[in-house]
Order: sequence, then C-alpha cells, then structure tokens
Amino acid sequence: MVSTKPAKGTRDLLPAAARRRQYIVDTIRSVYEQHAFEPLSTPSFERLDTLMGKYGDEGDQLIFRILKRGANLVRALAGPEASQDTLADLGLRYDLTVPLARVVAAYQNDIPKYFRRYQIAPVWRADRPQKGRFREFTQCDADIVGCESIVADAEILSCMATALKRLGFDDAVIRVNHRDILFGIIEAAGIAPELEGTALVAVDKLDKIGWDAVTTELLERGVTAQSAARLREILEVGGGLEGLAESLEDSARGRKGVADLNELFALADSAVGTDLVQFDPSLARGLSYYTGPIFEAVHPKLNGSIAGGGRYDTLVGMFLGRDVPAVGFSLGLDRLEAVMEELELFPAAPSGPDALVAFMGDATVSVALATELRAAGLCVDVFPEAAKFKKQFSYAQEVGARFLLMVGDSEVAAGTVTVKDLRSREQAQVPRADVAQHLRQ
RNA sequence: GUGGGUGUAGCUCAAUCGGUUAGAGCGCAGGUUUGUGGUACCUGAGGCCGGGGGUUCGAUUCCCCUCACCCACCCCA
Repeated sequence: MVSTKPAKGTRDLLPAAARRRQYIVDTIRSVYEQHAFEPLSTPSFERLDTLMGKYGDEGDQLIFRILKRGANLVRALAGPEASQDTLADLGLRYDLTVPLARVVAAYQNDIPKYFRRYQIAPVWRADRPQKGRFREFTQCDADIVGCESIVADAEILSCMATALKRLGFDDAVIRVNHRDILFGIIEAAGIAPELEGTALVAVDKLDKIGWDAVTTELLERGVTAQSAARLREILEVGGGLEGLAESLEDSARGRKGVADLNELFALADSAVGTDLVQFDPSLARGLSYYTGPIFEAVHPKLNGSIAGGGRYDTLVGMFLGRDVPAVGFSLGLDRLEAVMEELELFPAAPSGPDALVAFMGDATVSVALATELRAAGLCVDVFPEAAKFKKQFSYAQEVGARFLLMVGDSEVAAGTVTVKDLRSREQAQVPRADVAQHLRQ
C-alpha cells in the first residue's frame, strides 16, 4: 500500500477548511484591491540562479531544488563534482518578492511608474516542519516598486494593518524598526561592522530570552564585553524612538533611520489601523535584502511571525544592474488561519446546497428538475443512483441540503414536485413551475 | 543541522508486568417489512500491533538499527 499521507510539511484541506481559507483570501484580496494593488502571477518555479544568493546562506540551503531532466541529468551525474548545485537547474519559489524583482527588471516598459502589485500564492521551503511551519505555505504579498518616498512605506504599513484588522486581529502587534537604526546601534556600541549580522541575530532574541542570555550570546559571537554592555545601555534607554535618537547622533546611518521612522509614524498616524504599530529597536529581520524600514507582525497565540516585510531598495538591482526602490510585506496565510482557528474568528460556515433531488427511478427526471432550478440561480445536488430513502435522507443531511425534492410517477403525472423542508420536516406539493420560488422563501 | 517524543483498525486511543481468539468510541456496511431521515437498538466487515534484526520455548510487549510523523532549537510566513 502506498501511503495516503500528504508529503512532509504539506497538508490537505477538506471542504470546511478550504472554505475558511477562501474566506481569508477573499478578505485579504479585497483589502489589497482597495489599496489599488493589482494582481501579478509568476511561475511556481524559477531558474536556480534567479533564486540563489538572495536569502542568505541559510536561505539558499532551504530552496527546494528541481533535478535536471534527461540527458542533462545523466551528464551532470557523470560529472566530476556532482552536487545539489550541479544536479539541479531550477527551484521552487522561496518567496514572492524575488520573482517580483525579476519581473520588474524584465518588464520595465509594461509597468507603471509606481508599481503596486499583490500576489497570493504558495511558496516552498525545504525546512523541517513544526507547529505553524510548513514546507508548502501561502504568502499574501503586497508591494510598491519604484517609490523612494516614505509615503510608500506608510501605505504598506497601513495596508498590512487594515488587512489584519479586517480579519479580526485586534491584538496583533506590528513591530517596526529600521535597518539603519540597527546599524547605528551597532556603530554606537563600538561593535565592528563585520559583526553586525551575527550581533543582530542575538539582539533579535531579546524579547524571548532576556538580556542575560543575549549578552552571553553576544560574547560567544565575538562581541567585546564593553560593547555588549554599551549595546544594552543604548537599547534600555527607553523613550522610544526619541530616546534612542540621542544615542545615535554620531551615526549618519543612525540619524537617517530615525528620520525615516519619524516620518513613517507621522504618516501612519493619519492612516487607518496604525494602533497596532509599535517601534521596536531590537527587531532584526533575517532576510538579507532589506535596506530600510522593516516590519513584523506577531500574535500572542503563535510563536513566530504572522507577517513580515520591509524596504528592499537593492534587490531589483541584482537583476537590472541599477537599483529600483521597493517596499512591501507578506501575510502568512497558514499562520493567520491557525490563529483565527483558535480565536474562532471565522464567520459561520456556509450551509450546503439549497436542495437535493431524490432518486425516484428515473435520473432524467431528476436532472431535468435540477437544471431548471440551477438556471433559476439555486444550488442543487442530485442523488445519482437507486437507493433506499433512508440513504437518500442521510446523504441530504450529510451534505447539509435544505430541501429534499421528490419527483416520482405521481408527481410527474400531476405536474408537481414534493418539497420537503428538512429542518421543519414539513412537506408540500408544489406546482413544478413554482418550485424555485417556493425554495427561496 | 542539533535535541526530545510518538508509531496498535479508516480516525482518536486502550490493553498485554513477554504467553494461546489484541479491545473501545467514532466512522463504514447491513438490518429493525419494500416512497420519508437525523435518535435508539441489533448484526457485520476491518489490524503481518511502522519496517528489519536480536534475546527467548515463545515478542505487539525487552534490546539494537531503520523509517515515518510530531515537538523544541536554528531560521522563518
């Protein structure tokens, strides 16, 4: 027997779950459309070199590679240094941002000056799955390409907050920070620039593991004790962005980051839903392509983030040779779903078909009736084969049909349909022409 | 990549301190008179006890290996 389990890190969604997912997607799409984003569709897989080198070393390892095919594969296998990089030439997309950057670089003549696009589609990562983490999951991205102004960042932030609120996430928090502020902090603490990345990984864990553990990690990562202490001082000053600004006065990039965020928050103030937003100087996103403001949405019910994003002004340049500014975010559909499940944020499940036509010996009669009613706009199921009434009723209940319609010899002769309301158990003889009308009441 | 946990019927789980026919609930099939359901009752089908090896007179049970899944770390949506 072949296993019926879906592949590791993937899952099947039965109708009820698929409907809930559809509800989330519909909601998000309508928010994106209201914000004037337009749909974009890109292939599920890309050339491997399109993907490689955009997500950092760890990210590169998580790309789902696709084996070369036919003679190319045979040749690669026979080659002297067969490895996952010589045996594969394609990869499943790892996110929707890099494909967007490729598209922007490729179709400059065909897209507007400010390109607002959204894409809701699955992505794949060769991760080890765990709770709320899958190898196939769906991202809901919205990005603005071609705009350097912080107004674009504010639009993104506002769209993100609106989508979350529309779904009912009133206690989500959107943490906001800036790449330049992080760099400024590193500078001000006297940490060598080449240690920035590794030091920030430790700082990012602050809200999880606390200062003592972070300090330990910093030392392990090669940061001096003085710098670690200074770093802590800077981050513990308090007073939010203003308090931090003083410590960063000597850093040009630090000042730029503070100015950007001041502008961003001012704009955000005048936008919808920004009460979810919160400045957090310890937020450091891992993805290597971010260059400016960075965002991450979290929810108390879930480990890890439910959304992430930021500004990436140099990513398009990796395809084009010249930089094009861009900022965007991504909602993690599967994680949103998990939290909404737990908080019961879904509307009541839709009911089944309006009616089931029972099998009374002649399927052509059933199908004809169903067709008439469907033409009148109703949702109608047909019991497809001879079976006892008990079975037909059980099935009607199983699929949630509201009415059972019976057309046997006597009804045909009388030109009527027996309509039984499965909730009230009342039933009536209805002239055939009036059935649709009757069902709608 | 590192560490931990769990694998018994379609599903959720029992039990066997190593012993002969491994159980329950749910689900499924049939029935309680053949054009009227959801409840109830009766009956039934369905398990190489994840796979391989070892110890033993005997292994689903103990030991080793392996695979699968889950959880945590890492990283991320």
